[in-house]
Amino acid sequence: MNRGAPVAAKFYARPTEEVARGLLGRILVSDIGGRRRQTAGRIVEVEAYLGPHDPACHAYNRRRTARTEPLYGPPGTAYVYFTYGMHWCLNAVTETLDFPAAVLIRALEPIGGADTMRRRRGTEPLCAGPARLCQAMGITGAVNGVSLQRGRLRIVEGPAPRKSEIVVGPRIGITQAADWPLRFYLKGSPWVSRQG
DNA sequence: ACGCAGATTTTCT
DNA sequence: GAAAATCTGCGTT
Repeated sequence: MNRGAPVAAKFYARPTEEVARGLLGRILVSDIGGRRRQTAGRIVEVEAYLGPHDPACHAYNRRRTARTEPLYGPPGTAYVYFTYGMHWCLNAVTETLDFPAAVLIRALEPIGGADTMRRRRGTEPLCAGPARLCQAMGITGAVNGVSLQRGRLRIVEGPAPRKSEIVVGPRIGITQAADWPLRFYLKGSPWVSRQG
């Protein structure tokens, strides 16, 4: 495992649940705002959004609009959407070109640039929650649709957790398919958005 | 520790 | 016009 190297495009071109589990332990790096303001965090919590047949997915029933367009792009693309009038959330697009599925990044363990994160956030916690981590890392619609393999926003190799450390539960904050067990997080991590 | 309401705007009905 | 893959601050237990 080549630590610090970008996660290969091939990694994302797999079933979304596998990608979700596989992203745990890997590192999200942001150079948004300049390299001297680099921020980085280890992914500790994710959710899978399975595509056209997942009622909670933005592309349910193959809905294709300006907003959902990046979901139909190549695997390894960033899908950044705006919600509740003030929040950005980051996904990694999965599967194949034209299949609209993705993994929502929900929480990070900060491992670099915590000072920058604190300045952007203004309060704790820094990266426990999908909108919090976007604010901490400077992620907005400006990076919607970019590749996560290179450039200002990327996911690189990191220490993989053991399978026994991964907890599965229902996704948070949705009303459709609310009982589908598609949330994955690291057992006992103090950095997740919530336990249970 | 927990629960609730308000913020704020895009997106689709 | 309503809902939304959320967060915060303030209230009460």
